[in-house]
Amino acid sequence: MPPFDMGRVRDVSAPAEMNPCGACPVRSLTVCAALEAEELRRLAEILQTVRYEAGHTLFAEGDKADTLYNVTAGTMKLYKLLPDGRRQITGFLLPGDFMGLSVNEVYAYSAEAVTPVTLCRFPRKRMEALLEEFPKMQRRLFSMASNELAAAQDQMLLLGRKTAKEKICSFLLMLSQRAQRRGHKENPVHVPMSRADIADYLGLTTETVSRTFTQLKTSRVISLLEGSKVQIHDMDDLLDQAEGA
Amino acid sequence: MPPFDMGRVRDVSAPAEMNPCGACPVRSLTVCAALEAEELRRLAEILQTVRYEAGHTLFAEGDKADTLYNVTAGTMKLYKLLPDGRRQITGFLLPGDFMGLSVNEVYAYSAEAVTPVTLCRFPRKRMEALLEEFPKMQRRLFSMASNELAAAQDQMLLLGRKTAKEKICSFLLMLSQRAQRRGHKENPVHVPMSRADIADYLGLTTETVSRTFTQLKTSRVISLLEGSKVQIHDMDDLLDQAEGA
DNA sequence: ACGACCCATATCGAATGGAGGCATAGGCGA
DNA sequence: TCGCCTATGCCTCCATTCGATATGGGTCGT
Repeated sequence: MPPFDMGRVRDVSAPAEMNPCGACPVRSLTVCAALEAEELRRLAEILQTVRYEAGHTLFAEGDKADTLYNVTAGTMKLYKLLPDGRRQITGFLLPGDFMGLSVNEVYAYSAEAVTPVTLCRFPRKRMEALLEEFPKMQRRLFSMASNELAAAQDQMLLLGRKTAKEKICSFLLMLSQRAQRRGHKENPVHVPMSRADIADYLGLTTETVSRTFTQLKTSRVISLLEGSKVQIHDMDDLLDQAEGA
Repeated sequence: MPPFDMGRVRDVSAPAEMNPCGACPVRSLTVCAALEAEELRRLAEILQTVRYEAGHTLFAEGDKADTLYNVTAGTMKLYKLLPDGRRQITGFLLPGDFMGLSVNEVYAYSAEAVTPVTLCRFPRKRMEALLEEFPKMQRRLFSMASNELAAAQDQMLLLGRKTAKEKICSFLLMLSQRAQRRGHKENPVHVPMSRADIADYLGLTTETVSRTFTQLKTSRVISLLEGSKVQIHDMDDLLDQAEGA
C-alpha cells in the first residue's frame, strides 16, 4: 500500500435528479439494458459512481461481498492466487461488464484496476431487492452470467489444450471482438494490460508472451503500433492460428 | 455409431399423476429445490425421464439447443474440441447438476454419458415459460449458474497455474467434496471416469495422470481400491498438496 | 464352468521438446 | 536519472511423445 492511497474513492455522481444512467454510454451492453425510464430512475437511486486509479485493488478474494460493480470506463482484472504467489487472472473487464457475483457472500477473486476506471457501485442488498422487483433485470443478469460461463469454458479449452502461439492469437482475437461489440473498430486492437498480466491470464510466463509476440511479428501476422496497439494483418489467418488449423 | 444404437432414448417416466418429482432423490440439490407441490406438478408435466448408456452422445457443440437436462443418476462429461482433435473436458456432471444453458440457442459444448445415466429432459421453450411464471426457480437457476461460474474460475487457476500433482490432488478433492454434498461418504472417492477423461479435464496426458497416481500411491497419499475407488489417507495433506503448500 | 482369446485401458521407460527460469540488455515514462 | 516493463539469449526441466508391456473385463468355444 503506497503512503498515499492513490485509489481512494472519489464520488463523482451527479445529483440524483439528473439521472446519470440516462446518458450512460454502456447502458445497452449491460444489466440496465431494456429498463424503462422509471426503472432506471430507481436504479440510479441506489448507485454511486466511483473512479479509481490504475493499480488500485477494489477488493480481495475472501472479502465480504457487499457491493456489486458495473464497469463504465477503463479495464479491470480479476484474479486468484495460490499460497506461493502464483496468479491466475480469470478475466479482464471492459466497459459494460458486471462484477461482484459471489458465493457464500464472499468474493471468489480479487479485483484490480488495470487502467483508470469508472464504475457504478451497487449495495448488494438493495440491488437484490431491485432484482426481485424487476424480473426483467434478473433475466438480463442471468443471461450475462450464461455468456460468462460460455466464455469461461472457452478459456478452459485455451488453458488446457492450446499452445503458446494459439493462446496469444486467441487473446488478440477476443480483444478485437469485444472492442467491436462495444462499437470500437476491431483493428488495430488496444491492449492496455502488461505482458505479466497477459501471461497470468493465458497460463504462460512474461518471457514466453514476449517471445511469442516477436514471433508473430516476424511471421507478419501482427505489427506492434504506438500506444499499446496491435495491428492484425489478416483476421482470418489469426483465427486459424488461434485454433491450430 | 454402432449397428445398434445403445444410447437410444428409453422413456421410463411414470404416469403424470404419480409425480416422479415427489420422490426424486436429487430434488434438494437442483433447480426444483424449494418448489411447492403445485409448482412441482407443473414442472413434472413438461419433463420426460430418459436413460442413456455409457458412451452415448446426447448432443454436440453447435447443435440447436432446444432441450435442457437435469442429471438424476450417473455421470456425464461436457467437452469442447479443437479442429485437430485436441479435447478439453469442461466439466463432469453428477446427480443434481443442470445442463443445457446456451448462448445463441446453440450448445457451446458436447455432452456424453460417462456411466449409464438418467436425466430429466425439459423442452427449452416450455421451461422458459415456467421460469417466467416461477421467479423462485429463475433465482435458483441463477444461483446455480453463479456457483458454476465460481467453479469455472477455480478450474482456470488449476489449468493455468498448477502442476500435474496439484491438479490430480485438486481433482480428487473436488470429487470428494461433491460426493459429500450429495450425502455420500467423502472417502473413499468413487472415480468413474477413465484416465483419458481425467487427462482431458486437467490439461494433461493419460500417461502423466497414470504416473502421478502411482507417485501419490508410492508417497502414501492415496491408495487405489477395487471398483475405481480411491482411498485418501489424509484429507488435510491432500488439501495442502492441491495448493502447493 | 472353464480357459483361450481379444480389445481397451492402464502403466512404465526412454527420448524429445516446448515452455520456463535466469541473467542481461534495451526502452520508455515518471 | 531512476525504476519498471519489455525483449532476448542460454540453459534447464517438467510434461509430452513414442514405444512397449501389463492388466482386466468381456466374449466365445469347448
